[in-house]
Amino acid sequence: MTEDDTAAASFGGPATAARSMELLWGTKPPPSRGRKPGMTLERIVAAAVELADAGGLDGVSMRRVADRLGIGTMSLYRYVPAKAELQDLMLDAVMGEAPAVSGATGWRDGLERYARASLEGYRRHPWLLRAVLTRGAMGPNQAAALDAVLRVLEGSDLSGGERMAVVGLVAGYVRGVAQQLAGDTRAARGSGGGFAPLIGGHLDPATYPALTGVWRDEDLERAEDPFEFGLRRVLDGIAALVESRRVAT
Amino acid sequence: MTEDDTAAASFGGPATAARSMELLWGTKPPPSRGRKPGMTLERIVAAAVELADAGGLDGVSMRRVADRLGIGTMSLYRYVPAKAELQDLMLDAVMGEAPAVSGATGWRDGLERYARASLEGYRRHPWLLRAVLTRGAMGPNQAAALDAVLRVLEGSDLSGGERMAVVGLVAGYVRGVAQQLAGDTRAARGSGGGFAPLIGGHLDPATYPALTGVWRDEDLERAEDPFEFGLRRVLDGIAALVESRRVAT
DNA sequence: CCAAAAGTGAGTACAGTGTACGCGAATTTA
DNA sequence: TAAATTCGCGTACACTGTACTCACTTTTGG
Repeated sequence: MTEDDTAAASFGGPATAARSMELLWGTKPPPSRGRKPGMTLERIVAAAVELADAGGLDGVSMRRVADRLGIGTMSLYRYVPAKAELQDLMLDAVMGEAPAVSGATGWRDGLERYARASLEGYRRHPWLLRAVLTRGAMGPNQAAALDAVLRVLEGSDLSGGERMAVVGLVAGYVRGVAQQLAGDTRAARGSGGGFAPLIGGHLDPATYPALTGVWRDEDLERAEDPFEFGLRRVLDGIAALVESRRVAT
Repeated sequence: MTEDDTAAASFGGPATAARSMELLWGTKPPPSRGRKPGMTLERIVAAAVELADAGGLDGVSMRRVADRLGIGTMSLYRYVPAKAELQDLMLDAVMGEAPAVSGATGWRDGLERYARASLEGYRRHPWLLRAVLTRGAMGPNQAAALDAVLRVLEGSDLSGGERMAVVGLVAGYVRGVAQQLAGDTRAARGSGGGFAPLIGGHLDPATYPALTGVWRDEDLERAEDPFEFGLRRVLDGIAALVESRRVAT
């Protein structure tokens, strides 16, 4: 499930993602008749987030969320149609906790702030890496963050599509770095913090000359934070684009 | 599990990832005594990959893999210590199927080939997006691919760490785009193929001015493939670095 | 005030998961 | 031929997500 139903119901089915959007955006008027709800969606989502922060995404089960709230497991389904939708809500919830790009002085500064704030978010909630991956619904908080970043680009003469691509580029870069950092549980023999996913005594210099060479190098210098280094590279590329558009106008 | 045990056994425990490395690299000599194995690791991994290609990562269960091979479920555990390790093997297996950067004429051309080949791989095996995420062990095929890309950078005067960062940057970019493409099950009202994760009638122009503005724009132009656009941006950034290093020598 | 209706909370049940344990069968060595 | 060792796998268990059902509250219409 989770990815299959978006793929299977590819042509107009109820497609769980649609229900996610209703939950994320729609505030359907509360019914006038009947018993009052004893729980709120917000509390459920908050509990799930806490659980995920503590024990990873796999630590979040419907039973555990319900137990933590002191209610029956099936009561959760009064507020959330399924677990996948709960994950969407969790994602949007943590998106709303970062101020991100508040007082940026220009597009470059703004993108830098955005990138660093995103990385910090991934560090605080490592499960975001997996949650972002599996589903693709955008909530109001995520939309607000995206809107803020786009506003930062308003000074430039980029087109709409170009701005979107630029933001996607930076966001993708940060996610990549965050994943590498998450994979590094101080990789192998405490060497490079940059890439290094667990290489022990393996790796023959004869068959992997370039790779082993890099390994030796990296031990020697360790000059700069790989995140900032790559970020500068990305922003340089964007700067080249911005420049070209400014001249071409 | 899956992510927790790498985090929990943070200090020198047996840490399932270590066993993955043994499976990926070590070809421990076959025992001379005892019954002959009726199955091979390769066949198991191949079956799991086929299953994942057909039904997504969630379609891969130990029982289903065993059924497809016509053996008992628990027999799998004679070859693979746990499902997580099987995923590592699946990942490395598909890494070995792409020629990737064969006859590149320079670092830029090489990185372009690498990026396009990677994107194609993600398209062929969408489950890679989730598999890459969860675990972090590098097998011989993945090492070979990485080595090939690094070799492409040998013409430049970049340091080892810089080369690693460059490769990580490109790889991260491609993964980001691949994820967006996967999220687009022809997102919402068939508009922009670039970002667009299901925005229906929501999204008030007053509260999200920049975002809604971009939406309108993107419908008008649709000039270029977002992947190639972003890729050029990334490579431009790298080019700037390469240039600076070449001059500084 | 009193049904009727609507909506809530949760217990039970089921199909499915990963895998620990242990036992019989097959194979090689002494 | 007997001992040693390995393989194949049946059984069992804890756990998952969630469909169904029923009793209980609360509000509304008469």
